[in-house]
Amino acid sequence: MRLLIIEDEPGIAGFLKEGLEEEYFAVDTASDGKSGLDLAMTNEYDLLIIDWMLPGLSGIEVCRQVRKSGNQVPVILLTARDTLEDVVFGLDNGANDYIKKPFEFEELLARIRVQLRNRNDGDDSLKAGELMLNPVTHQAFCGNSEIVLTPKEFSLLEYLMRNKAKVCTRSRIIEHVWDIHFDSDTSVIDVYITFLRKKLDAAGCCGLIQTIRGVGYIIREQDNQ
Amino acid sequence: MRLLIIEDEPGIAGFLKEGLEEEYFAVDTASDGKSGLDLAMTNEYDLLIIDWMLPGLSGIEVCRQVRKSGNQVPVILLTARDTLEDVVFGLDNGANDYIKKPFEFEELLARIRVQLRNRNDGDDSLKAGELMLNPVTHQAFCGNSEIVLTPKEFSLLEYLMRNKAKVCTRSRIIEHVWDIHFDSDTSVIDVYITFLRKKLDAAGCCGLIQTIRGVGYIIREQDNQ
DNA sequence: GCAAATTTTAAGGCTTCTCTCAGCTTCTTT
DNA sequence: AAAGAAGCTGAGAGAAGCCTTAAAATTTGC
Repeated sequence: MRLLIIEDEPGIAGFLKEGLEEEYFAVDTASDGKSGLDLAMTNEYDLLIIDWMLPGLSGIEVCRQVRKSGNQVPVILLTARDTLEDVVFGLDNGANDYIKKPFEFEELLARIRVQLRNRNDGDDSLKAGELMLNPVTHQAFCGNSEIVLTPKEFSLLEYLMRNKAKVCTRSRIIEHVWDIHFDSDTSVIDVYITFLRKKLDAAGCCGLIQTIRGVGYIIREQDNQ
Repeated sequence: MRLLIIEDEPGIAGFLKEGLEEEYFAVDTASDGKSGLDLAMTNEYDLLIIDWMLPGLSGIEVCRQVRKSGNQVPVILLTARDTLEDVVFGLDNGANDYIKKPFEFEELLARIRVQLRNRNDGDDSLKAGELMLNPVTHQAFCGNSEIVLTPKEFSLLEYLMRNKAKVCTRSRIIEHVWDIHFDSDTSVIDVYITFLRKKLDAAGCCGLIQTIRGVGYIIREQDNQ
């Protein structure tokens, strides 16, 4: 999952980046409104974390511009201001959530999870057939037996699961899971798909990841009932 | 927009109901967990507002049950508790947002608006008679049975479907689907039309692709009803 | 600092897809 | 009715894309 942090205080930005990367997010950062907006407009993120007070373009303005372009990416606003008008103003200008500094990292994480799960079922865990992923504990299960995955394997599977029933193109996968923004003729994806399939098959979740030739991969619930 | 408020304190419940009705919401109320859950399960709401502390079933428990049933309706949790664990616990158990008592009505309104605006169930699938094409998942269906198509087959069919009821000339097809911009006396199109017809027929979608001799092809809804 | 685990690269093999070609059928015109 | 034009279809060569494996590079943990 790929996040963008727009925050001018290097301390906070660094702290967030580090913490979120430990949680296996792919994190980009920007230190002012303009460059942040640029990044947000030219790349595809799964979530934006934007500080209200930014040099140049304000966080609200960034948020508004992003929305104006039709982009529905979830936005969490980070702020020291907490008067009623501020909260309402922020939410009405496109933010999905609002968190007041100083905040605890755990709470931010929980709120990020909420925003990311909205696309899916409404339960934190991701399910497809027998397979179940728990993004909080970074565990995968097939039925009751745990499947041990490496971090990259988990990230890839998580991305596929969060986009269950949608095609994940190779370029999106390489962007969201590997955070690579340029063309490259690597075959890491193939290799990791092989890894995953091997482990899933061994655990009993067969045929879950399907290839769409020339496009990418997709996870589809088996339609046998 | 139809809301359900589950709140045991009559004062707060009444205040909310009144205020929200002034905002043109249709509001139902329940004063305990069990009856609230009943209502939520048997009716279709656009949003639930649930107090954490309820007699009988707790708000969290109601929230969890609703989710367990597969219902993705947005939930805002109303609470006096505000320790870190509580927030995280609430969000992780299915709530979409969390608002601390005492709150200002304006803020609640703003948060409701956020939850309600997040829904774009854009079903952009293409249909013609029995045939249904989903460009997002790269799947084609005839009724309920899937038709497996190769990338080129899919592209061609997609192009025809997007121009449903319009004639697609050979030169346009070769431009849009094959990206060939010069005259060429290839017969790929014929071949692929054959492929498609074969697969569509096998699946039960007969006669959908019609030939316009000397011009091209067209997909027409069958006019038998 | 070393060993183990993880990630990445590279290459060969294999499957599947694409497109040409040639013969055939259908349609149109005279 | 015949001849030419346009479209249909099956087979097969070549190409593209994907899978797999092994080994190199990097990171992590002790």
